[in-house]
Amino acid sequence: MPELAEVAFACSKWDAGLGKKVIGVFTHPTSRVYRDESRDSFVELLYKSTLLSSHTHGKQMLFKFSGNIFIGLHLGMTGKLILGPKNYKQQKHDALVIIQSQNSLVFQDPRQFGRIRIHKEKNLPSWWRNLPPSIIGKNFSSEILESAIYRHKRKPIKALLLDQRYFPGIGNWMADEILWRSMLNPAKLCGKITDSEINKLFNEILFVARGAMKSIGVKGGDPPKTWLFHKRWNNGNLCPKTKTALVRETIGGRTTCWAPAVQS
DNA sequence: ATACCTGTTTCCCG
DNA sequence: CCGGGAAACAGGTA
Repeated sequence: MPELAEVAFACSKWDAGLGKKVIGVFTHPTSRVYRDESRDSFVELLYKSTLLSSHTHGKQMLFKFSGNIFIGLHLGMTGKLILGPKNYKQQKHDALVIIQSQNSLVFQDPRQFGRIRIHKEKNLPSWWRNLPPSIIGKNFSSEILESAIYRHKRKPIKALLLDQRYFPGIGNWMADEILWRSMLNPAKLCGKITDSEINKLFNEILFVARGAMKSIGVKGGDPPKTWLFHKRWNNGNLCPKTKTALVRETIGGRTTCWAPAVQS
């Protein structure tokens, strides 16, 4: 599930725990989401602390607890945040369960591609401080897109859009949505992209990112019904705008859905 | 059974 | 050193 707006919506699921004290912590004994951390530090640091605020940046989440404690969380491919009851019953793939008097805050991740970190210090952790400009923030600019394109002339544009150093939050379906709206062939090498195409691409990045936040980010669920999103998951569908054939093939290492008749 | 998967990191090559 | 691509990570689902 988790790209920009889905991450924002997932993050909001723990909102019920804001201002509430932690009365119990469970950490999965083997899950790979703890590859950077000791499980014990989660129990030691979180117990009796209070969840103060939550934030997202692209696909990254930050939860701030009392006592200068920060949790960083990434959902990977199959991670989920769940709001459970106070007597929530542990599931097989629960990586972290934070129990509060009214609710349980659950991070579940069967494939364990997600990641969780913890940090106790006055200032924000460096893994949060050093994130690139958000694609829905003031500091994102066409210069960022342009310089990325100039730097990676031999890379397909689809692969570039997935690079979180430049476009934090864009994932596989958003990249396809953006390229479809930009009428660009996903396999086109960055070196072949013209200035006017860059301009169009920049505007469509903003359109898709903001449109996703307005729909999915707020309500959960799916983006507007006119989007490519709804046609991309299986073979044989038609382009929502032109009714030409959609194809699905691997480009930039990922399954890509596009309309060859209108994307060049 | 077999293939596929909304993500990232690591390793290898040029 | 850098850029680019494939493999690996692991389990659920069709």
